[in-house]
Amino acid sequence: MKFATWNVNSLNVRLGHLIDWLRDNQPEVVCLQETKQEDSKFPYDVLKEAGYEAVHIGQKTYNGVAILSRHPISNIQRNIPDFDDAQQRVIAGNIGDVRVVCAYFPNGQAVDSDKYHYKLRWLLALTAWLKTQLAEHPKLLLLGDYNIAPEDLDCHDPTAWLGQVLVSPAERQAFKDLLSLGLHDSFRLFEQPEKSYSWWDYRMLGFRRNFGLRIDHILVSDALKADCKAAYIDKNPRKLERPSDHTPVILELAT
DNA sequence: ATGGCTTATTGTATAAGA
Repeated sequence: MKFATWNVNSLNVRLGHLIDWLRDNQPEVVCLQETKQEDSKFPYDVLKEAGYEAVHIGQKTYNGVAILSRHPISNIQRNIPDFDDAQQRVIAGNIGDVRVVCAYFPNGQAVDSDKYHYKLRWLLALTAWLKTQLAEHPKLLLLGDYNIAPEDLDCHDPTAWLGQVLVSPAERQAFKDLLSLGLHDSFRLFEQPEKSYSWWDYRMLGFRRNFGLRIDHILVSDALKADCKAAYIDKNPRKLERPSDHTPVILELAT
């Protein structure tokens, strides 16, 4: 089974790219972030024609997450329980015997800003909730735009980025705290090309110069680790006209 | 150089992203 995550930076603008990508890659499950639309605008019908059912939670202008699946989605959870949040960043559901959690982590703007502290609070709430989710659903995947580059090798220029948001020590510690729940960075279970990234700035020819960060991830629980067959980043959609600044990250499971 | 692009908004500039 092929699972993917992709921050589309407006599903309205990127629907064509998404439909083409689904046709060419035939994933079973795709998690989307930054749909940037209310549920009434979500293209359920177009996705149905492409062979996918979908669950979504969105809002105008910002945020918004969705799970697309070729198989039925059940036990759907929208947002983190007991965490009061106007921003629509989390959706989860069961697909087969796998719990799929799709998340758009806060950006954090700048270290020590209000948004940064919101990001750290949000990370604490997510981690606490996932601990209970893992107890309930040992086979769990956490897919999304984490807005955290976990290690220096996930950053094109660690010196220039030193201490900045997305790589700051507190954010990286929060990522490690997620791993401590019994999760694994599926991308690093396999040999990877050097300088592998999932996001490149639109400015300064970021993609052409490979000035990127690896901030989109798929974490797998202990119970699924042995089923991981392959993990990779598909840079092709980033080469299209009017691309998202993120590109899809994929995990293949044996089951 | 706190910029460079891109997106959405009851817009004609601003906010936010990363």
